[in-house]
Formats: sequence, C-alpha cells, structure tokens
Amino acid sequence: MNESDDPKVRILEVATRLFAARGFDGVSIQAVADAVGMRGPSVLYHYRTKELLRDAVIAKLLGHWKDDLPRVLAAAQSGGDRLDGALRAMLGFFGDDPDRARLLLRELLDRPGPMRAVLAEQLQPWTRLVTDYVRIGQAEGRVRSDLDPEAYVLQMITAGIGTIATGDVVSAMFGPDRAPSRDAEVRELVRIARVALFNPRPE
Amino acid sequence: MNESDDPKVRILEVATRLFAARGFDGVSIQAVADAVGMRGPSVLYHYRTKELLRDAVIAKLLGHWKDDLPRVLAAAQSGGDRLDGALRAMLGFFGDDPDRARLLLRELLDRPGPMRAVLAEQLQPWTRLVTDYVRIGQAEGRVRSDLDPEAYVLQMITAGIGTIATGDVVSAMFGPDRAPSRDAEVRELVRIARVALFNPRPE
DNA sequence: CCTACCGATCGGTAGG
DNA sequence: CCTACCGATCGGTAGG
Repeated sequence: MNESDDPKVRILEVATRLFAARGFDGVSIQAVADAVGMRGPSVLYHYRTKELLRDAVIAKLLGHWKDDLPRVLAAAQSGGDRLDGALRAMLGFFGDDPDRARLLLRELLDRPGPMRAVLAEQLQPWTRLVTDYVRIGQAEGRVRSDLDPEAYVLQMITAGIGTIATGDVVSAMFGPDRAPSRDAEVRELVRIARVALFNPRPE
Repeated sequence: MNESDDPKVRILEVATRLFAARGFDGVSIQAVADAVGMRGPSVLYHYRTKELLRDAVIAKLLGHWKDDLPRVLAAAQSGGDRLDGALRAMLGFFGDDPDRARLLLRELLDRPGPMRAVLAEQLQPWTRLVTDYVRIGQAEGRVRSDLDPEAYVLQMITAGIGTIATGDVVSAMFGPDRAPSRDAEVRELVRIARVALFNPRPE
C-alpha cells in the first residue's frame, strides 16, 4: 500500500521537497498542487489544512529518526568505535536526503519553541546514552578529559546538519576551483571528531 | 546622522530582527510597520519595495563582514595564534548579534544560487589567506598533515554559524538540566578547532 | 507620513 | 478530484 502513485504520498513528497527548498511560508497550496498535477482544493481534500500538511511532513521526518537512526546506529555498534559509527550514521541519514537537514534547520529557525520541546522529548534518552558513553571513555582514559561531552556532541551534530544542508553553498567561498566536495567535507568532519575525542596514543 | 530615531534606520533594525526570526516570506510589510509604529505605505515610502528592504538588510549584514571582520581579525593577529584568533573573531562577530547568523543561514537556504556568487565574490580572497596560512603550518610541521585545509575551515565556519544560530534550541535535546550554555558550546568549539588543527606537542 | 484604494494571491469552503 | 467562490491579506499606488 501507499505506492508512489498514492496521491496522498505524492503530495507529501512534493511538499517535503518544496518546503525544504523555499520554506513553509514560501510555498502556497497552489504551488504544491501544480507540482503534483492537481487543483488547489484537491490538495486540501487530502490534507484538510496547510498546517496539517506541514505536520505530516515533520512527522515523516521525525518518523525516520525513530525508525532509521536506531537501526543504523545499532549496526554501527558492531563495527569499530561506537561514537565514530554514530557520527557516520547521522551523516549518512541526512546525506541520503539533504532535504531532511534543510527541513530540520528551517524548523529550528522558524519554530524554536516547539522544536526545543520535540527534541527534548524524542532525543533525550538517546543523547543521554551517547554522552554517558563519552564519560565512560573519559574514565577509562581513552577520551580526552578536558572535553565537555554535551558540548562536544552538540558541535558534531550542528556541524553535520549544517554541512549537509548548506555545505555546497558555503564552500563557494573558496572559489570554484578550491571548493571541497561533500565527500571531502564529511571525511574532514569525521577526522575532526575523532582527533578531538580521543587522547593521542602513547608511543 | 542616522541616529536610532531616523525612521529609515529603525525600519531596517526592525526588519532585520523580524526577518531573522520568521524569514522574509513570513514577515509582511504590515508587520514591519506595526513594529516600528507607522502605517504600511509609510514603510514603502522609505523602501520602495519589500525586495529593496531585504536587499538593505542583507547589505548591512555584508557590510559588517567587510568592515568589522577584517578589523577584529587584524587585532587577533597580534595575539597568540592567528587561526585561533580568527575563529574567536568569527564567533564574537556572530555572537554579538545572533540575528546575523540566523539571517545568513536563512539566505543560504532560501537563495543558494545568489549566495554562492556573493560568498565567492566577497570572501574568496580572505579564505585564500586563511587556507594558505594553514598550508604553511603544515609545511612547518605544526599543523596536522592529514588535514584538508578548505574542508577544515569550512567545518569550523559551519559549526560556528550553526552554534550561534540554533545552538540554544538544539541543546534542548540533552534535557533542561544537561543543556550546555552557549559559553560552554563556544569553548568546546575552540578546543575542537585547536586539537584538530595542530600536531600534538612532542614530549 | 497618512488615507483610500488597487489587483493578485492567500488558505479554505460549498457543492457536486 | 473538480468548479465556483469566499473573506482576508498581500505588496504596492495615488494623491495629498
């Protein structure tokens, strides 16, 4: 069910793309209808208000968090280091569809209050796990003792989302020849994350 | 001249604040007029179109780049390490008025094409200087050789802007008790930047 | 800097 | 899923 020819699904996909690119206020019901090939009121037959369409777009985004991220993070734990895997999982999750990063960033800017509540509610147990694991690493001497676990994790998430959402635009500041590829950006972020996390190996 | 009771200046300040908070499409001329205490058409007397008002807001933002940043960066060079000073200067510049970071982020999302051009035009000579300096550090053995200069600088800028623009919202994911202060976020970013840049001191 | 007003577009409804 | 239509609001103009 819900094949890609399901009109409700098609509207959701189109709205996701348009909201990510131009923002909720920059996209009219008409624009969504045009892109999906129907009339304005027909869009409102599937989603009774524009606000409900936004809610559906956000719900899909958050749904992926709760479904994909834990699965891919669990898989990451079997590999080398857990935190390295978690960062790569996050980068893969947003890199798979940069609209996820752009939508999230727009919501953070447009509705900071509700987003604070959503983030606290949905992510708190999970971030607790990650920062606790960092603290264990500190107790074991593997992780640098002058590192602030919460601030460190926050910086890696902020950099990751920002890189996927706007990296290819900001990279233009180096000029067309020197602009790093997104692959290079991701590699560098992983390198930074690793070297900023672990104590140097004793020789 | 141009005291804060100059209506043209007051409109610009109000529009900057509103655009940063709700985005260009989310703010009507009426809303600006209400906030500044006049009627809609009076706003359009000072800025003939809404688009020209946006341009003025962006021009002020870019003006600060060209005026404040070089000055504060030059001052930074007299202190300890240049790159550390440059990062702190950038964080100070955006931290002085977080609306700068939010406006910039919105423009990057809303108008990626024009922003690529503007960034290349206005910042290319300057970023060239910074990355060249990183490469000198690599040649001297002070800077890690496996570091990608452009990608490294980009990550620090992305993290810095993201932290100022959305840090206090994203930090809610740790819960109300564990959320790091912005000071702690900035301190951690500076620590990350430093340890990810330099080779460890030989014992 | 105001009042009065414009056409266009907005999200949404009625009714089929 | 459509046509026809609604009141509200949009950016902007005329004229003073």
